[in-house]
Amino acid sequence: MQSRHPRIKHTVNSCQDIKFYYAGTEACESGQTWGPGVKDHYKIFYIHSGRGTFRTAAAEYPRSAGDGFFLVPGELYDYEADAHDPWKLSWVAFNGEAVPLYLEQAGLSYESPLFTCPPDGPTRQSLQAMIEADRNPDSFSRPLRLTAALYTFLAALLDAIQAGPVDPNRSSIKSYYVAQALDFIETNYSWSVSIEDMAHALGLSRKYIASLFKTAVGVPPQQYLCRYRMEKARELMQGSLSIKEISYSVGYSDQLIFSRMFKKTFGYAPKEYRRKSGGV
DNA sequence: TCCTTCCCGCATCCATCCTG
DNA sequence: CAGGATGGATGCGGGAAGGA
Repeated sequence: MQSRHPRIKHTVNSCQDIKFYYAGTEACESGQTWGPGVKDHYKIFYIHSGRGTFRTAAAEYPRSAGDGFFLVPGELYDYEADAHDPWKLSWVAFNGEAVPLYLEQAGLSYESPLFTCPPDGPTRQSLQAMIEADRNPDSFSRPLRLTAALYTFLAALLDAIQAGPVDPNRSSIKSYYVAQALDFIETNYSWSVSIEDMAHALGLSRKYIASLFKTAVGVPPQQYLCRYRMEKARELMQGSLSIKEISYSVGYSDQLIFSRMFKKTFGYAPKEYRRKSGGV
C-alpha cells in the first residue's frame, strides 16, 4: 500500500447533486385544494399558521402550524386547506441524486412524510431566506445564492428533525452512519485508507461501525472497500493505463497485491482480463 | 448505544518466479 | 528486461460475547 496520507477528505461530497427548482409562500383560502397529482421532483411544505390535510394514496394526515410534510417524485398526493382555519404554507422544490440520502438521514420517506419544526427556529428562517433569494432575479449570483440557501435549509431541517423526540425504533442515525461510511469509501478509495481511518473520521469505534456496516450493507467495510476498488480498476482497464498505473489509481501502491485481489474478485488476472475483454 | 477483549481468517508485504 | 503472477510470513480487521 502507498504511504498513509494525512489528509482525509470530507465524508460527504455529493452536495453538488442537489438542484433548486422553486420556492414560494401562499396564504390559502378556505378549502383550497391541490391534486390528486404527481410531481417529478421533491417538494417540502412548511405550515406557518392555520391547518389543513395532506393525503397520500395510503394515508391521511391532518397538519397544523409548525408542522411540515414532503412529496417524493412519482407518487400521487393531494392536500387541502381547512374550511374554517386555512393554512399559510411555504414550500421549496428540488431534486438531485443526493436527495434520497439526506432524506433517509432525516428519517423521511414516502411512508413517513411528516416532520415538526419550531415556528421561529433556523428551519423557518432558512426557508424564508430561500424564498427571498428566489424573488430577487436581478443578480448573476442568484443561482448560487439559491443553491446555498437550499443547503442551509436542508441542514437546518436535518438538525431540527434529529433534535426532536427520539423514536426508540428509529434507525435513521444508523442509516446516517452507514451512509457516511459508504461516502467515505467512495471519496477516499484512491488513498491508502484503513477501516480504522474511516471509524476515526466518523467519530465511532472501528468495531461498532463495522458492525453497523455489515448489518446494513451485507458485507464488512473492508470487503466493500476492496470490491469498490476492483470495480474502479475494471473501469480503468478499458483505457490504456498500465496495470501499475491502475493499481496506484485505486489505492494500491503494490501492483502485485492489486493483481492478486483482482484475480480473486473477478477470476482473471488483470492482464488476462484486459486481453479477454479486448482492451489495450 | 457504544466500547472492549479475544481469537482467527484474510489482506498485505516481501521475495522469487514466469512471460512476452 | 519490464511487466505481471505466485508462495509464504505477518499484522490488521471481523465476529462473538459481554460490559458500561
